[in-house]
Amino acid sequence: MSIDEVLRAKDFRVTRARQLVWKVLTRSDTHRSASEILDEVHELDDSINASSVYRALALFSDLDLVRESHLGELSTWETAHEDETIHLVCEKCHTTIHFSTSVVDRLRAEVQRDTSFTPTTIDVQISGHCASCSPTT
Amino acid sequence: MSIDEVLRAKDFRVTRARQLVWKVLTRSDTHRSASEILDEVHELDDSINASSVYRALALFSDLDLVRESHLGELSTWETAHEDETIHLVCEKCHTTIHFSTSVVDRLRAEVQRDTSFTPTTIDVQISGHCASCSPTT
DNA sequence: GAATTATTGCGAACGACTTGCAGTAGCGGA
DNA sequence: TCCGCTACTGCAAGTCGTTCGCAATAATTC
Repeated sequence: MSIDEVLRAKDFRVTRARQLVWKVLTRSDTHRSASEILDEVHELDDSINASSVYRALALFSDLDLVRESHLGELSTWETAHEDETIHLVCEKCHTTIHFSTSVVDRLRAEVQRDTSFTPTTIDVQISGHCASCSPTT
Repeated sequence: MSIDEVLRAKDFRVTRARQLVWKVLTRSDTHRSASEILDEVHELDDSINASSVYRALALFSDLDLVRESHLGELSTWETAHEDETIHLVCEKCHTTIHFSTSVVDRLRAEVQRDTSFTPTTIDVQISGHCASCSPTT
């Protein structure tokens, strides 16, 4: 189902701003801050206003089409994914690598077993150095 | 070693702003945003300026006395602790429970084994419901 | 193609944080 | 105990990312 169809199905209008924001979000699966998304949208059409980009992101987030993370100094956005995909963020170049692991499930089970807390979402961020920013180089 | 001694040992001056910020940070082990810390400092002495609070937090962070997390919408601060202590944040009452687990070590090992990424710090936040905010009540 | 109204663009406002600078107050030496 | 040096503070202005109100615009319905 295309973004146009999703929007129409929910009685939202299909607009250029929303289409372009979606295009930028889906053309790669990396995290991007709102201003990076804005820059990429402007490369495609610089008549799109910043507020429209923010509003499109907020709408997509309401519709659970994107996930907003507060893992760095800024919020970052990406298309929705499961908890089991966690983030490896390079401290030097800020590249974010996705990493899938069953450890998150184990962690959820452990919390449920050992505490009276009921987890819903689990966010993990690992900071460190990616291969090309290794501290030895 | 008191905060006064730590500061003096590193050739920083012992000032009222730094003492009060430290007092607030250490009097409970919950996460607090900078503005919550500011409010609590102001309860003790409202002549302390906001910039001094920010500067104190930045200094403590440089000295590794506090840990800054970017896991929520705002940065939060708390006294330094190990990666193995993770955070259970209630979605209703925002209480933060600390939970120790070896799962984090396992995660670190897994990343090191399976990727070319070198982790330094691992932050985990679990959102959900605490016992007194259980959805069934 | 016209009417309806959701959405946009604009500019102003906001909140969190930072900065430059002049004045203040820790601290070390006399 | 006072003095001088300068790290630190308070203030006010500035920055940055984001939000808001509102009039204009354009996506949809008929």
